Amino acid sequence: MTSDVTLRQLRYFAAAAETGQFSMAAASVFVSQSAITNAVLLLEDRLGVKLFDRRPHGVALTAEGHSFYQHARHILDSLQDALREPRFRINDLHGAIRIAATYSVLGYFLPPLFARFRANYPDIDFDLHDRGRRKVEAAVLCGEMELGVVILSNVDHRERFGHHVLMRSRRQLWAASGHPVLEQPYPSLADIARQPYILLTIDEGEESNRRYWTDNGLAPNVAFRTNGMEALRGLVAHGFGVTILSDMVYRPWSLEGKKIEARPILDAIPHLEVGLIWAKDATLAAPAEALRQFLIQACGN
Amino acid sequence: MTSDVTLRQLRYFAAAAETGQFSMAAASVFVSQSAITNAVLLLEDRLGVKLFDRRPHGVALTAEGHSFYQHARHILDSLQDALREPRFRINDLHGAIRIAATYSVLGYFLPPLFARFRANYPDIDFDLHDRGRRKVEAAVLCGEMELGVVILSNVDHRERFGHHVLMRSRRQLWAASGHPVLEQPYPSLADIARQPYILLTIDEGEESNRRYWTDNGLAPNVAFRTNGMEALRGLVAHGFGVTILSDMVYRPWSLEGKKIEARPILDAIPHLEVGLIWAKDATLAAPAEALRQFLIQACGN
DNA sequence: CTCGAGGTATCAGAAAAAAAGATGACCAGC
DNA sequence: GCTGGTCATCTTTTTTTCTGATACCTCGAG
Repeated sequence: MTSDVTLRQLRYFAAAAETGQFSMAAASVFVSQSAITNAVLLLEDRLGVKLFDRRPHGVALTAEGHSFYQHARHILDSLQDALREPRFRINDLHGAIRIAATYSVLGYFLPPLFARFRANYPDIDFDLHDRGRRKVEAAVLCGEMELGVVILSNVDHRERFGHHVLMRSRRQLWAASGHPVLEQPYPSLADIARQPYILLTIDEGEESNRRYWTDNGLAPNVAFRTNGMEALRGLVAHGFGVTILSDMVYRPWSLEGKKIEARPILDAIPHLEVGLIWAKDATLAAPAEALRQFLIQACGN
Repeated sequence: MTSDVTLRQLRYFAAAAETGQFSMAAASVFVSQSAITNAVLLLEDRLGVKLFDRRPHGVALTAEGHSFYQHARHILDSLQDALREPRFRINDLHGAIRIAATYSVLGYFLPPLFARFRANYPDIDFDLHDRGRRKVEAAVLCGEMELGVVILSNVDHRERFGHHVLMRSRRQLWAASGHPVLEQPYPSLADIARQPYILLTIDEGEESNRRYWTDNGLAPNVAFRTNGMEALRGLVAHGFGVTILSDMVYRPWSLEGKKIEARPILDAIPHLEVGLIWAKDATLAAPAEALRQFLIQACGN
């Protein structure tokens, strides 16, 4: 009858969700574009809901698609954990890891990874600090912290550290659904410059923002500044302005019919890079080394 | 290279783990026995560990197999949850469910199910009570509790209730690894009667025990009684005696090289049945009804 | 307005994966 | 020994999945 869902379908769907294009997803998992299309169509058929809105330059997750993506991601991660475990029975490591991360990374990226790490190494504790990027860098360089997780694209002279990119996250336009800027289906930076802009000030949002605006010879029309994610979501959802943020911090938002939509931007905006840094020539203690390897592997696909 | 793990393999593996026989697993998922064999061999190859010990009358999970089974079960459950969600967007139910369960059911069976239910219906609270079976029955009959979860095989006149079997769990012999009773690879009740027996007294263990012993015209040689699962595990692992318990409460146990092994028993021992009961002619409030349907579906495979 | 460059959907044939079914080897109990 | 059960192995058949060509859509440039 309705044939069973396969892991392959979930993998392809996740790739599509992450890249925002079936064709790019196909490249990222080394199959043809029609294989992706097929897998997604089968899933949509099986679930009875549309997972993506098809748009001229790619696809965008629907609300149901976003929810299903969370599930799919969880399943794929669980599988990865299941496959990792039987080999290494060295999960009797114990001790503490001194690690520092910047605010948004700690808030949006690390917790699920830490939970998974804990399941594998229950006796390792975290000595965890959240700080600004410069302080994280300094603490890692001087040895106070063994590892740091930061927005690598903000780090200058990253070659001062041992480093590894854990995740790239696309930056998109966020606007209230129905907002006029969404009428032209492929908004450019120039379009966005005309709108009131809400600037997130945590984790050097101002600096990275300035970087891609000035690269394009434009400037945003900043109406509000905030360092609160939730405040920002509320402002955007109610149409007080738009913003550009990475998928990492995107959550569907809705209250009383207000919704936030995310759209790719015509101009080339650099992706956000989250990465791990450590002191270049120090050897890490075993627990920290285990975490380093775990993070690199867990983010590997 | 090493081909990817598929959900099908996990399903077949789980079926094998649950039935203890490839051929029976094959029947339970309506495929041929060689399909099961193949799936398990592929998994073992991919993981690099043996998942089952092959025994003359079936298979038994190895320690690694048991661990992998937990993961597999989790993945399959997660998938089930992922597939359930998109349909019903009525998860805005709220209120409380008055539910009672017996001790072992509450300790070993319900928590993961409740966690999954909560993920779907975050605004439903549990008003949860643990009691002996008779008190659960009485509370359900008089309407104090909406639902009860009990060991159904202990309930007489189950037709007094609306009821549904949620799970059947095989009863096996537990003994310390290396225990002499394990030398004959298919121990019978008569063999077990010769060994010191440890009797678990929670949830009418004595009664259900007596039932299958007397059915076979035998009696166990009871050396200890305890109502503590952990105490029982310790006693068994250290060779103070053996016991017969259901897979539901089995956990691999090891400390200082002591281990517990579980073995099928030659004689026919009735399976443990965990089931849901509710007042026959009352209509359930919406939250309780949602839980009832959820439990029935979640235990459906 | 037309065209080209990007996207996704569809289709038929080729390739790969999985299932079945027959067979063999093994073990326990009679 | 024989018998009835197990799982493993093999070959053939069936099903699923992939590919590659093509159709079709939308956008933006000339």
